[in-house]
Amino acid sequence: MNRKKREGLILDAAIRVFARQGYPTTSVSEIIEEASVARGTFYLYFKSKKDIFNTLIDRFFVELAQNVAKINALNAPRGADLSGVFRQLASDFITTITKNRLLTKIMLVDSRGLEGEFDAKISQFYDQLSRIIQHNLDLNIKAGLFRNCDTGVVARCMIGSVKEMVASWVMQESMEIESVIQGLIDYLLNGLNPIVYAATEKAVASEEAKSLPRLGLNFH
Amino acid sequence: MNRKKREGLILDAAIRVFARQGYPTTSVSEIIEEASVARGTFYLYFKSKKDIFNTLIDRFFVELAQNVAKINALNAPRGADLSGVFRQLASDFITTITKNRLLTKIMLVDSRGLEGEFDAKISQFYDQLSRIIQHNLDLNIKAGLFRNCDTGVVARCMIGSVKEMVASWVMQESMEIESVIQGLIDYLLNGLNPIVYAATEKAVASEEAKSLPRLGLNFH
Amino acid sequence: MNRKKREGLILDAAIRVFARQGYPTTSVSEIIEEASVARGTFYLYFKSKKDIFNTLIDRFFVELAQNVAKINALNAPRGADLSGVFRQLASDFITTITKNRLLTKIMLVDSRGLEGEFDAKISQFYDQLSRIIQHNLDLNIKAGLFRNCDTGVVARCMIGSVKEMVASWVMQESMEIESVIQGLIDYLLNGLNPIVYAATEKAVASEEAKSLPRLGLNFH
Amino acid sequence: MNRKKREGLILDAAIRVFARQGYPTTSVSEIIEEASVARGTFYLYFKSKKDIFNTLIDRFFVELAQNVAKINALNAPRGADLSGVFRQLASDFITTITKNRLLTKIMLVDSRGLEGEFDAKISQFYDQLSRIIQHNLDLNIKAGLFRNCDTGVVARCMIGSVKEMVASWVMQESMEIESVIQGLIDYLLNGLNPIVYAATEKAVASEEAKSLPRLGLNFH
DNA sequence: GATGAATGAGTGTTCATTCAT
DNA sequence: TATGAATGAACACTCATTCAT
Repeated sequence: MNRKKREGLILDAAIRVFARQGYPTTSVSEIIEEASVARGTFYLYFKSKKDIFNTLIDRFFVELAQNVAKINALNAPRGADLSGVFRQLASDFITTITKNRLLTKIMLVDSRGLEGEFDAKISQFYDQLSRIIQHNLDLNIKAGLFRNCDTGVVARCMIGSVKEMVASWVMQESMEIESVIQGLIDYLLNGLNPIVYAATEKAVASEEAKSLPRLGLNFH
Repeated sequence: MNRKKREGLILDAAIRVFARQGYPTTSVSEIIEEASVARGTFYLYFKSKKDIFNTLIDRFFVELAQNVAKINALNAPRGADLSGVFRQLASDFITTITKNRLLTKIMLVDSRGLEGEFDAKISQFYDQLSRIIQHNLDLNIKAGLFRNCDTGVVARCMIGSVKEMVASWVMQESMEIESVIQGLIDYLLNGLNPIVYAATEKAVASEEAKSLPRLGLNFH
Repeated sequence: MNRKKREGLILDAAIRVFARQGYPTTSVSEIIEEASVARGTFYLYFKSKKDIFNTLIDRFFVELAQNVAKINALNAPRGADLSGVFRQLASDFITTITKNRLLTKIMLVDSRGLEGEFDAKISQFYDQLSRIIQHNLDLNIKAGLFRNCDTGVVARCMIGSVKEMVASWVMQESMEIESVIQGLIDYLLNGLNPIVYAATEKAVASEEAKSLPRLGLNFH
Repeated sequence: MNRKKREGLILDAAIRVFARQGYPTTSVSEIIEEASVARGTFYLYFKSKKDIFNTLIDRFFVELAQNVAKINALNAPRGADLSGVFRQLASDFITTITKNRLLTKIMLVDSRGLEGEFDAKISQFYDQLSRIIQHNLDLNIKAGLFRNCDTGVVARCMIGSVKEMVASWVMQESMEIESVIQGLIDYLLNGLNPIVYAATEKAVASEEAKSLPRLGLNFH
């Protein structure tokens, strides 16, 4: 078995154990047992328990970073119909976290209150994500696609909402994720207040609502 | 120094250390050093490390429970102008978490991935909170105050949004909390989509927006 | 409440707890709770946990010493019929340990393996007892009442036998102690081998056996 | 150094310390210091302080069990001359406890008043031993080899006598054990009372006594 | 490269004893 | 005298990490 393969084997075992028990209550013993490697072997590939957890975080962020990059890409085509792009975005995002369900759980559940080292890394990620979203919101507001709002706050709220929903999903396997995402996006866009449309627009809007594609977004 | 006072002293010290480092990485040694009491003294007041953390959680929940109770009370006066009540609600909530800034941080940051015991307690709290909010949303939708939406999802989103904002606030002391709350409420109610009002209503609405009181809500 | 009375109260409480749990696993907390006195009060009367246990041992030995003294007194009337004296001796002994059942249990059960301090005291007591018994055996052998034997060994055996029986009795309340003592004394005197009497003596002996008084001894 | 060897090294160290101080007052620190191994090493071989003590007890019982098994085997050849068997029995027993002098001390000295777990094990052993001896006595009485007696009591007395002698021996190294055993067996069989033999038998008996082999028994 | 026995600093907790009130 | 809050040394046990094989 070559080096890379064995490292992946240990990493996967670590993911399983961390997801099961959380970082602080997971011991190196449990990881090496799950991975069926010797104690010393573990330290051949990772220089500490912290190290393997950091590697995990990095892996997850590399995956997510691609989704984030796509959000960023939204800046470009202003005035255009963004609905397809958004739909793809959500779809990619779900694919990413579905593929990394256990990692996702670890990130959301163990993401804080660990040693400061991890905290910083994770905070940094969310800050970056927040800034990207905020920038996007600003652009879209300027373009008249979104109404004016405190984009700093809204970006954080969106992250919070998504986190909470993903956390629910990740804890209870049975959740019907697609419909939830749909509800979530509807809410993010429209809020709670009843929308008062001008007579003609109203009909169009309700029509549009019905044809709203799975995982898609309803943009005017 | 009397019994109650010293217990409070140790509790406060524990809050500081837990807020700084999180539950799992905090040792009893650090708490007693922060509190300047002897090892034995700690165990005179709390029967274990778990116990003092549970005491912390309970304290926080007792405070929060009052705010939650008020949310519940909103059911009663349907059709009435709720804006004053909401304003008070937010104000009380801010007062509570401001008074308990470190505790709040602990709850948000250490809330998951601890020993199952705590997890259960905290999950239970959020579930209860979620159900109350959802029930409220349902009532208000029936009353025509809110538009129809997936209230299960929206309740979780609201909690997620609030959590995220509070987390931001709690991590960086400098945040201007009241304006943030204002932005948050505006977003929760109105979402991102630009609202298209009928000609006459539009003027009224923008007028209203200007006079929107601090921490108040904009109800039609 | 006067000094002596309170001391007795604490001592009695200690006896109960020690008998229940043994010396090493009994904490001062348990004693003061049983005695319903404050922590400080305990140390007003006894300077340590060791001290109260030593006091207990001493008390027990003072009581037993009287029985031992009586054994010693047996030296005097040589040639005389000792059966009445022996009977009284056994009776007194039983009375003593019955009155001090809990203390007896402590002495037999906790008697060894404690801190060396106690060990020495208890060993000393048994050594003394052993020497007294041995001396008596020697005298009685010289007087022709007992057959010749290794009195050092026999003295120890007698102590061992009595200990074992008392231990049985003290652990299980239900034992029929008097018949047991009878069996014990019969064995101590006659051993296992079938006794081959001269024809005439045989009849006498079996006659005697039948009339053997409760707790009494069968001496020729 | 291989695994088994080091385990034995720690066990031996533990035996020395337990024999010196008794179980409750012996700390793991003392054992590891005596064994010159690190704290963690101890727990590599034994999962707790209780565990190593239990291992000790079990080891001792396995050795003793063989002796006990031989007692049991005595049932078979009834009516036969048992003296050789008994002699071997005593010899084996002495060999066993001589080889395990410190263990023997621990068993006799720490045998009661420990945590219930050990108590149960040890009580069970003595109960079993007692039952075996009693059963043997009953058989031998039926066979006319022993005189009639309260075998329940006598079995316990024999155990008590042996315990006491072994305790004496184990505490003071200088004891001449073989002659002691001889005296003990003589006493167990013949008691204190002078045996009155018929004229002819008397001579035979005294003759036999002279030729009594070391550790042997005098059977008719 | 792979192993797993060995390590020891660290943990949470107990409890005999002291001492200010 | 009587109290009980305070103490801190000691305990049994864990576990991330090292290193000789």
